[in-house]
Amino acid sequence: MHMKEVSGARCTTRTLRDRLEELVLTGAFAPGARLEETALAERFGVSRTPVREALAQLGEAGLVVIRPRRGAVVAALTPRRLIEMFEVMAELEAMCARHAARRAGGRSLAAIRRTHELCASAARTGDVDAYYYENEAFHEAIRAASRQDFLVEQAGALQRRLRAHRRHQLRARDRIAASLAEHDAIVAAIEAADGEAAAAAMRGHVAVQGARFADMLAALDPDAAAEAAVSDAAV
Amino acid sequence: MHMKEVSGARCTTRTLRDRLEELVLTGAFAPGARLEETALAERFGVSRTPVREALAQLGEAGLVVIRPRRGAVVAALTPRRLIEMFEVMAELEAMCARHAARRAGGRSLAAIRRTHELCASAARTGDVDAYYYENEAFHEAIRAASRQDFLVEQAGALQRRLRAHRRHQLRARDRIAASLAEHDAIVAAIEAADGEAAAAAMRGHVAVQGARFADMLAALDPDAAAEAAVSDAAV
DNA sequence: GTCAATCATTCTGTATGCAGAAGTCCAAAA
DNA sequence: TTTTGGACTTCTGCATACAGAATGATTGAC
Repeated sequence: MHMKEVSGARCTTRTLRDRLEELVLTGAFAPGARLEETALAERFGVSRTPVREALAQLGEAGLVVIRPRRGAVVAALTPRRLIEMFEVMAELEAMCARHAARRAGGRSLAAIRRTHELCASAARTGDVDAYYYENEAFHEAIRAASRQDFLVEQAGALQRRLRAHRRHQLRARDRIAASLAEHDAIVAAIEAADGEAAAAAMRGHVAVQGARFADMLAALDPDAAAEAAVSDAAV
Repeated sequence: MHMKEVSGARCTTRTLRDRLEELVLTGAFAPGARLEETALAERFGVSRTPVREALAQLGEAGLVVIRPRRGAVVAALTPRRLIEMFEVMAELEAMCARHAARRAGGRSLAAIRRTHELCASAARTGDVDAYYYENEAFHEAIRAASRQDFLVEQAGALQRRLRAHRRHQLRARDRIAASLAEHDAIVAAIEAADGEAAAAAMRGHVAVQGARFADMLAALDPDAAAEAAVSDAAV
């Protein structure tokens, strides 16, 4: 039985949604764990109504699976599914980069260059956490530069779901240096207004994260990695 | 004041969500129209609780906009946003086609060919509605053949949001014949296992729908079309 | 006559209660 | 010992009630 949360401010549906999202994404709630409304309501000091609403929203976002009359459980991301998500993410971000290259104005370009510089600084000092945040800002800047509202929303939603996993693979050896070099190529293509080059560079940049992730799984869990590898060979 | 819905079976959250989705997508609820919980609860003979839940889900799906303390309104799709949505859809379906070309097995290929034949039949008889449905089945078959569960889900969700608008543009002159020819190219590329060709063909096929839509808007509403045209020129 | 402030109405957000369904556990029989 | 049946517990899903906020109208002042 969990203790009632004493820290944290007033809990309403919106904040509750964010808190739960954080707990799921950080892995505080393990995949497959049951999320009981009563327990959560007790823990956060609210009634079941806002808990239900928050869970429903997380369900729509795909973080939890809600089966009618059978409760909510944290969505179990299979390695294969995660790789598929990275693949879609790569394509969405490639679209953003393509549009950014074709349409980025002075302000947008400046924002991209600035975040890129911050990434470089973090890379020089070897600060993984700092690089993680600046990397997020860099991608965000490119997405914003695309000026495609709907695309930005879609990419942002998927980004939030992958955030926790992106962080992990940054810790791989030499990954930060490689990432920064890829950022360089992306920025160059955008500055050259070469949409296709920017898209290709971005696609590769994100896709390699999925590949890295598969490698990591291979080191941790041969079975899961084997199942994931099937994804490229099946039928 | 609306009459209470007498038709239709038992209304639970799930069915209510589908009913409301249908009403929004078909335009029965005009964009910008307020969706009052009490009125909907009365109309469908349920309490406000399931109505709230259904609206929240539609909000996550993007069909309605929920502003805290200010109620829910049907999302107003600007022409520009709709075109952006078609653009993303084109990319997602292109991904599906690429994977389908590389991985489609005998069963999947047979399903694609069969739905393609049904499209051809509908085109010969000039039955727009029939072509609409068979066209949906054709795209669905290709998505399924990609064997990418997450991608299929994402594409499916977007497809539902665009469904009503896809139907309209089929009525344009000669559009069905052109559509069928494009289907031919897509099928040929998939059968040849040429992923890039399949992706390119599919991307063009879907993208032209967005373009057609812009044309239609130009005929109906010069202002809106002008705003939409800006989307390709802006900074 | 116009603008602003206040009040009333309405609607949202949350709490609680109840009925029905699903899961679980135990016991009895094969 | 294993399997199946049933009862019990628990949890979900919906209905209803209440408090707070937002919107609109009305009235008063300038």
